[in-house]
Amino acid sequence: MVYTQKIRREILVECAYELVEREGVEALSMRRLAQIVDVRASSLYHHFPEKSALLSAVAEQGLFHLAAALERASTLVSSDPRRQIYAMGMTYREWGLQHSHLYRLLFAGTPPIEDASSASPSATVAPVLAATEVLVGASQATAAAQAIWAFVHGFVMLELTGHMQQCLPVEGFQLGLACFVQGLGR
Amino acid sequence: MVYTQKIRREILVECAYELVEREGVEALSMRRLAQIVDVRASSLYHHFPEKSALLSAVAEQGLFHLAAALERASTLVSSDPRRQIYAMGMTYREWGLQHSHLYRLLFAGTPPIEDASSASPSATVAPVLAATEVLVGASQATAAAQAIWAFVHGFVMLELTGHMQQCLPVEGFQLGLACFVQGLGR
DNA sequence: GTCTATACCTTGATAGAC
DNA sequence: GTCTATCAAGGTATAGAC
Repeated sequence: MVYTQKIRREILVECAYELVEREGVEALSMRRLAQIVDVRASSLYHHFPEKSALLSAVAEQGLFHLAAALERASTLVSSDPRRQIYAMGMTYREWGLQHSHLYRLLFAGTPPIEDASSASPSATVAPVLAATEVLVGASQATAAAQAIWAFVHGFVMLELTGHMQQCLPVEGFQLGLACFVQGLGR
Repeated sequence: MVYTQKIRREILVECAYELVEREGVEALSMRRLAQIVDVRASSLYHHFPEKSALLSAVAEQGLFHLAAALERASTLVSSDPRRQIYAMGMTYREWGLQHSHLYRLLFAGTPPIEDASSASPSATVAPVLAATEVLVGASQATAAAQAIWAFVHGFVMLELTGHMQQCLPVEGFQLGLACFVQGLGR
């Protein structure tokens, strides 16, 4: 056989990941990615049925990294759930701001596939759920985790979309986080 | 002159608004809109320099309606800032869920133009800011409003993107709102 | 099985005629 | 102001070379 394999799926995802992180989703076209790995655009369809599948793969990678960062932040501090929540919140925001293009992709548009296999959106919140369970008990743990996630996510999104130019956003972030940490502990 | 005026800017915005609300942003193409108002696509560019300008106009309309709903909710209840915040939070979420396509447009991508003229994102939070000012004082009012806005916005976004299938989201929403209303009152 | 060549269709946008 | 014509990108399907 003459046509040996020039590209592998993982390579494609990796290149797409870097491109999105650097220049944003709009910059990622099938032709552009193909050019980077030196093949024709149509060849990509032998590895991904459609563009959205590629984007999903990229998003999954991003979720994996984000979840890892949260895990790390949670285990670094003491086992006090309040400190853990605070640490995870700060880390979450940092990650989102530093990987702005990627973060937007993670939560823009794509309905979560909830694939049981690897990184899923709910896996991202798992460490938060663990902390809230200790703090407020199993019955309210999910609701508490949802609330905290919503706050942190919303804050990052508003910052990324430029809706928080006024004063220092950090203050509002820490204030909100404090409200949860205190308010949830009865 | 042969070609008389067939369309007005406001009509275009109105039609685009309805189309977005019904079928989402993806459904709005210049050709599609042109067809609706019975004109050629290129003619639209005499009313909007580019598509994004049209989308901005639509978003501005949406912000205006959302802000009006919040104002209404705030004045309907007593002058207790806690009740006002709670009422506005519930109303905000309702509006977002009911106008999902529109809501996504409001906060997706577009950097806010902060036009001093009419409806701007900060005008949306104005009634919230008024309530927090009474509750926590002027020095912390902005931070508190930011935090509340972030929570509500984040919650709606997570619901709209399908990241909250598990159990009843309402519980988490009310729990979070309660945290703020109580936590901010010292 | 993998990649190339090619073509189709939709879309945003522009130029110039009336 | 609106028209026609036209362009450049981009997603995608298909046929075929090796």
